[in-house]
Amino acid sequence: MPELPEVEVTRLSFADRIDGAVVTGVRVGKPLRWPLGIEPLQLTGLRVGAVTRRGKYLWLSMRAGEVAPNAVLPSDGGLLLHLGMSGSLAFSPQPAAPGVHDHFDLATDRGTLRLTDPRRFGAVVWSPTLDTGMAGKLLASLGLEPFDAAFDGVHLHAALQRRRVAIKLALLGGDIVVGAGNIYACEALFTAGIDPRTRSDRLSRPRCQRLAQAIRQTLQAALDLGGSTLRDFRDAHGMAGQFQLSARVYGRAGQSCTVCGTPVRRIVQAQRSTFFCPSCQKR
DNA sequence: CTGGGCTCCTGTCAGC
DNA sequence: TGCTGACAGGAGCCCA
Repeated sequence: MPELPEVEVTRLSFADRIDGAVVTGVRVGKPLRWPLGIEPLQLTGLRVGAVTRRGKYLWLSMRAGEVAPNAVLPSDGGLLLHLGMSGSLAFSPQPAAPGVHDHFDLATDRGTLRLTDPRRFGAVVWSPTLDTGMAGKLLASLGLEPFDAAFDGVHLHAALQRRRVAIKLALLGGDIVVGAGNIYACEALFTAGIDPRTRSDRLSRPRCQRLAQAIRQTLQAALDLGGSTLRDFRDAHGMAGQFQLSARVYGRAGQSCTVCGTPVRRIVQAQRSTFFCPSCQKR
């Protein structure tokens, strides 16, 4: 499910409401991708601060301090969350009884943040800071944020020159630019008119300029539509996204290209589906 | 160092 | 209706 737009839409849907809340309890379900990295009881009494995003990760900063000076607390830190393929977060004042796919509850005095994740590729991990511990390790190799001013055609071109994988895979890797997963990589390459099989080091500077622009444009359009809901994505209010309705190639194999009418093709790259228009997108 | 392939896990859907 | 295989929004890890 969740690429940058879904993660950001999720963040915006609960960040304000949880900011300042005090943790009253934690429930863990089945194991997620990595262990929590802290005794759940130790989170009780911490105060939740800002919720930020890096790539497809969310960071819930948490502070000890004035709230429960006598409790057994770790030093300040936070929870790094990842939604994996099938995860979603809900924040509700009166949560229902946990279902079979609800694997993490952070109960606070303002409501409960719940991770639902059938496939359990998601993660919730304690880390002292974003730069150290498990978070530091996981975020270390991430590329630029697509909306960072430093991410432009020049930067993209330089980075792609150092690689020789297919451009689609270079985008999915996340070490050049973060946030575009399978849907948005396909859509951005369509918008930029680039064949997803093109070797990354064969793209000219102007085409990289167009691609950088297309990535931002695609992600922004998805943000504006609340992300994509193919099956189970919901924001923390339970709202579905709408971008999938305006996808031009993703999931449209065999259907006519909206620009030229040529049937959209599906191929497999690195065991993942790629959709593209063989006429509009060139090597 | 780079690139390719495998893996984690569960649910859904198409085809027989 | 029931079974089987393909496929699904991610990304770390191992190997050549």
